[in-house]
Amino acid sequence: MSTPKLTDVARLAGVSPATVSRAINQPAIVNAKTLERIQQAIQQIGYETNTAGRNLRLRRSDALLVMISDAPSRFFSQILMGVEAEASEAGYNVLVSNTQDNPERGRRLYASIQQSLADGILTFGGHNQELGDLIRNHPIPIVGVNEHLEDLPVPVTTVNNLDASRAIVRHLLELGHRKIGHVTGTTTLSSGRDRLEGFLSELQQAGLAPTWICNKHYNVESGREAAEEWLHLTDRPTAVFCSCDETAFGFIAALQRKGVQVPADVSVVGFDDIPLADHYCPALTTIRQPQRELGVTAVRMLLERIHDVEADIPNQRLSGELIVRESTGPPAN
Amino acid sequence: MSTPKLTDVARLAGVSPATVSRAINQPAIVNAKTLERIQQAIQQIGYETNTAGRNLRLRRSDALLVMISDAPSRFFSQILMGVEAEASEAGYNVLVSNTQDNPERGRRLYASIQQSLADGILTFGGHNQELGDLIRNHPIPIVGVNEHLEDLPVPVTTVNNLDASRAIVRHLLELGHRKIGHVTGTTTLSSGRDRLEGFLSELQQAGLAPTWICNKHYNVESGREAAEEWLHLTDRPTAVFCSCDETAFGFIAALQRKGVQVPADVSVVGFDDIPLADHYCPALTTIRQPQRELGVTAVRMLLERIHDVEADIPNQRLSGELIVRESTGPPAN
DNA sequence: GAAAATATTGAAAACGATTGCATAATCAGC
DNA sequence: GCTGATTATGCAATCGTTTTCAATATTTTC
Repeated sequence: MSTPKLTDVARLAGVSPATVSRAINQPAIVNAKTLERIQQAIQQIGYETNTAGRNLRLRRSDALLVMISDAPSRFFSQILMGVEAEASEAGYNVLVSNTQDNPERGRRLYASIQQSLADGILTFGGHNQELGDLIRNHPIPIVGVNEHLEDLPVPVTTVNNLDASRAIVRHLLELGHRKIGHVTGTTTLSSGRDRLEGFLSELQQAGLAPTWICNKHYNVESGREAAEEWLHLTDRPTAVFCSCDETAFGFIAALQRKGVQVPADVSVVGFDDIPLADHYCPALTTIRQPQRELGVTAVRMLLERIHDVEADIPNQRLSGELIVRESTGPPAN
Repeated sequence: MSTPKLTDVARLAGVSPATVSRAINQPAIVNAKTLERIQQAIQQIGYETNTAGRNLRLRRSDALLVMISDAPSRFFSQILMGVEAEASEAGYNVLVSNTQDNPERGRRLYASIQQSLADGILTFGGHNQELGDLIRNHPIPIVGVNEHLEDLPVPVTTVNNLDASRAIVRHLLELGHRKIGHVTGTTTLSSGRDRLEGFLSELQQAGLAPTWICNKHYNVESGREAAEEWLHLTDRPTAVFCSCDETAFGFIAALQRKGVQVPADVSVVGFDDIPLADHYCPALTTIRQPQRELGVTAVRMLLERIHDVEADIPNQRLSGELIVRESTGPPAN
């Protein structure tokens, strides 16, 4: 005997399948007596509703699709855990798809929704052209995480990169630094631009100009490359804001290898607060991102949109927290 | 007009739905002439087969479930990318579920398969009791990644932890070390035990006893704690094998903070080769794990099992590679 | 040219649930 | 005890495919 189905429960309880279905989905409208009989029958044969059948009928999937276009390393896993937790809480499954290099990404996305493979989409990282065309033509439930999606009508959740960068600069100013540099993240991404902008605006407000801007990406190699440049500068900044922790580590390590001390010779700040930040030598001053919360928030926004495709869902900016550790100190002089 | 279905294609092409279905799934058995007509009709109205309907009928889902019981940070994302790539290549979707603390994990797992929510399961990390009972009773397609699942009849794919650990010890011996210590990983996991065993057996083969064994877990904090202990040892090992890169970083950083130099005062080896390993100061000597390949291999094994539940699938041991960098050197004297 | 074999197709029954509509049962009010 | 309003239930259609079985059309063989 294979897995029991609705009909089996119905037969056992002596009612119609329709009643069993109602007993499960809207217990209130079925007679208390029969309800009990049905529940016993369900217990007895160990019935569980078959999702495939239900989804076909209801034309939905109970699944959210997570699209990764980012390199997956950064916070991906931690945010994903937030996503998974919140989604499963709401009875949704999480599908993961990396379509980074896939030219027909948009088409496949749309198909996922059309075929009720997923009820909504969470897109991590940057945006690409096809996605834009897709969304403009079909109002599918979609929410962005970490990065703004240009002029697309897609709500996003991010950390407040602007404020966080300003806080970093303020911290460095308070320490007495006047010559401050910035190793940017990927500036084709909104986070990279926002961090840069926050950096510039806070400096400007203090009546200062940036001493050094080094255009890089979110990874360790960028830090090493930036260190090379820094070493060759004639007018070196006494403090450098690296756009992510990995970059900061790469930067610091490359400097240390040349005998430059952090923070004695130069102060360094990161961004993200990855687990290692607190256990580096020197421990890294950085911005703590609420990674798990980002995932949770994204799912909430998406569910809201699934529930009402026309709803006006505002962007959510979560705030980061400046964590001061050992990698920053007063300038040498 | 909503999304076109099989019937619409049939009507347009002037054939029965059955024929259209055959044209799609077994084009060989349908007349060339009608086949062409049907394909044109499909093109014309832009038909795509509805997965929900097909899956209900076929009782499968075209999805693999990835279970994470591990803390997700370690290699998770990179392996996941391998999984995703290989699965999507084979036309499968990837579902992610973190049931770490869920007591009814086993039940839910089984339900996933029963309801054809997933055709097979990939389980990352350790094993738990319910899973064992489940598998013994029902032959569901399941493959383990990274860790052996005790005496369960579940094929697993892992790196060859034993050989890798031996290689590390050999490297240290060749450098002239005789007093060697080990900071273990989580020894309730097979990887932790295997690394320890490899360490011990290679030392023994050289006629040596371990100078120090420090029982810890796979994380940064363990490294810091181990460093505390090391500092208080009367007879300090001149080389320490930390069971993962994070631990090694925590260890090194904590020592550096006390003025202990690596590798001048003590050599340190890690395991994993995370991206930062090459950009630390000192750059870390470690074992490179084929993370992506682990994911790919796991999927292949799982698909094989899905195809034939009774198939005898041997465990796959991928080999790690010793990467010698700056954190190891000859002993102080 | 007829019989037998083969190649194509269609009708209809699954797969497992949900739900609009209609009917039967219950109950309140007089 | 009768009418009308409620409350519970059942019937049957539907979601979109696939597949068995039977029927028809086309060849092949003698």
